[in-house]
Amino acid sequence: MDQAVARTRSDPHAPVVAAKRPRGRPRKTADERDDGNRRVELVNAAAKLFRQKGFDATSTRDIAAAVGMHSGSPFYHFKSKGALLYAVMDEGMRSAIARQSAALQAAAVSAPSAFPAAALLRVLIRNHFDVLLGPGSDFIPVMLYESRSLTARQRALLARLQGDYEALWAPALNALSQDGQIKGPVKLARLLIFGALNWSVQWFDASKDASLDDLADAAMALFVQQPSPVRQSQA
Amino acid sequence: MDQAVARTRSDPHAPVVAAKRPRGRPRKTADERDDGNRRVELVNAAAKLFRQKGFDATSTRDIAAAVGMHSGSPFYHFKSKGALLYAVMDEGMRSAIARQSAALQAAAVSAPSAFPAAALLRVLIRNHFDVLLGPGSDFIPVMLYESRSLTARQRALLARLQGDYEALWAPALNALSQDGQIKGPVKLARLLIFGALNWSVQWFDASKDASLDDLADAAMALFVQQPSPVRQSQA
DNA sequence: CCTACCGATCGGTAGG
DNA sequence: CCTACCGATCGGTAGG
Repeated sequence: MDQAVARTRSDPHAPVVAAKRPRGRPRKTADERDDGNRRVELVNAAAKLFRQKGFDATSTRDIAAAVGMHSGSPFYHFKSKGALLYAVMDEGMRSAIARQSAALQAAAVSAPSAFPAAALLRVLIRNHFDVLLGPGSDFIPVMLYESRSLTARQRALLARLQGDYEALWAPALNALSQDGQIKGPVKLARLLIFGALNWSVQWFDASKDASLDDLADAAMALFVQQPSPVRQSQA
Repeated sequence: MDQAVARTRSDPHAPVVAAKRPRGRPRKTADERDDGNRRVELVNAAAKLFRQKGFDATSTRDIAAAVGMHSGSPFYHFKSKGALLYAVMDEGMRSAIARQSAALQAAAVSAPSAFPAAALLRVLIRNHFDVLLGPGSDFIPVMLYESRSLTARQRALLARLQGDYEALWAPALNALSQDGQIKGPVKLARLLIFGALNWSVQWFDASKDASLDDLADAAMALFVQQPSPVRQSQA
């Protein structure tokens, strides 16, 4: 495949062995090959398998096979199985943050006044379900359910991204809390709400009746109380 | 497998009966064989370790060491590591059901009229947090987060217990839904609420400020709307 | 329940 | 990225 194309590329550091193109390729060289693609393929395959079977139950051989490599080859791209796990989670978090940021920005730009806090929260929740349950959504579930296998440093790095993600929710949640539309301590409310959403990974069945929009509606109805018109004018 | 069940009840199919304590039963005087105790110790140790490190990352040697046995000995009591996992979950579910049933019964008997649906739900939620986060609460978290490692049959057996557990919640949830105190489709509301509660396993820190009562209060505030006095009299 | 042990698998590496 | 391989570990078993 494109592997063959890559092989034809001349490498300045290549040994002068001449001969033909045997199995022994030149060692890792200047990084200008299609390295990135194979790497991405590995991360995608790992995400899928980690989600399906769990980190511990997935062997590096499984991952290699999923992308058509042999057993030792993933270690050419990642120095350890744990590095692969981290890559999955890091990719998942960055993607989720980018997605939510874009959605919020679009809402704020298009019609700021038409987006009160409840509408913003609905956007966040709807996108969150998409990130969790939509097509190609293996990264965040892995992140949520396999973090036990991370090192302390990896966990700390990801905690920062998680903080960034949560920060996107703060304005909407705080506003709704102050309006009395979300009851109880905001901090606990946030944790409970995230739990309710994240748990959907365990039970949601795309082939069933409920759509992601239905889920978002149900969540909004459950967590956010309609503003009482009386009190609203009073404030 | 169902061997675990068979042991706890008297089951005509119990395969273990025929193979009575066979081989070199040594040292201790014949009275010392508190078979049941060692079994229970194993299940407890397994629950703790499965929760801490996960099922796959826990070796049967870890479990044996935790109760002072040697590596092969757990297999005298359980025919496989998977049977041990099932025993943990089965024990956890039966205990949780018994606990909730007793609490509900006590409430209904002591002062039925003082326990409207909201008060019942509060009891259920409070006990649920206790089962999840209280002292000795390793069984249900294992059940919630390690069910991927079960066989299909084990999963089916546990699903029945889970159904029994959920059934305890139905009266309260349905009543509140009909009263308009819980919004949205009941079925989705139930799943979201369970998720919110179950997720607490991931973040709750007993050494922190919030108590289990605080959690229960926060959950009630978030999910259950106060009945509007106006509408109440109208109905 | 211990002793002794086995086959399978796994993460990872050397070297081309 | 493949070939060939290794040390460690694991679930499980035979037999007393």
